[in-house]
Amino acid sequence: MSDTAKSDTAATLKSAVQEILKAIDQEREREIITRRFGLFERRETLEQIGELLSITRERVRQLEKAILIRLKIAADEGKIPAVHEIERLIVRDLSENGRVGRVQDVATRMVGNMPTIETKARIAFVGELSPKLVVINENDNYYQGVGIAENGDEKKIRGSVDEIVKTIKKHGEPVDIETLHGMLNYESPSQVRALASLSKGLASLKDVWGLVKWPTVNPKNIRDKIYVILADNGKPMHFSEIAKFIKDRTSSAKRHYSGYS
DNA sequence: TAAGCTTTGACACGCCATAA
DNA sequence: TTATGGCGTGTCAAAGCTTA
Repeated sequence: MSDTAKSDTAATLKSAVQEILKAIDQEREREIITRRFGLFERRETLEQIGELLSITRERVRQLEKAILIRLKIAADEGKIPAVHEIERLIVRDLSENGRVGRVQDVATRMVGNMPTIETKARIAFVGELSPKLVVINENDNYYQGVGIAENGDEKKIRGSVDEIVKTIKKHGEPVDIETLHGMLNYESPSQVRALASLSKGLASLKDVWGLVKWPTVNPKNIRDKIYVILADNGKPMHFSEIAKFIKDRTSSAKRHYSGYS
């Protein structure tokens, strides 16, 4: 997708969300949805919105639930064309990229690098309303994601992600996506990649996947990075050797620069 | 008086700081 | 690293209030 097209998509997304909000009659209810999802500014808690509207957080929750049910029904009946317009864009993207994905990744593909928080919120919002989509809510273990509903609900997707994590753990070392696909039962490597990308417990380097705590796929310090570079050049070195290498170079540098002080 | 609106109180869960 | 407690947040069931 060209930069111009991506910029158009961002604008389309914004105006579609404005159209959807027009389907809500009461100003108070629009305020709740806008603020809860963070559609035009940062997300707010039930408590914060309740304070603003002078009602309890529980009442905000009840209203939010009721509004979403009404919007979902209206969208399902085809009364909110804007939902379907964005739904088509998201479904097309997911169909080409493993049928599920992190909202961050979907947004990046749709509107370009560094999508705004609002853009991601708008994608998740449409995902909530669309009968063809399912939203995976973020928590400790999973990133916020969106998937094609016919492939399974949120619970099933979380189960698939868990299965991939378990498989990698059992394997005991980083594994490339093709091999990982061969160890599992999914239609394509891209689907395995898409599911794996939802896990906060996994990381990848050049499409080799492993646990986030494994430095070979998630190098955190200079020692890890040197290891990865050497391994990449066919010169694997033990961590203890790298530590000695860094120590020697540091002492040598200190001796060298002490002459200038 | 029934239906819809709103509050209340209790509970669960996750996050974070702190101590051991 | 693990256990603990406080806090913020979301959820539920039940009850009170308002309105037509």
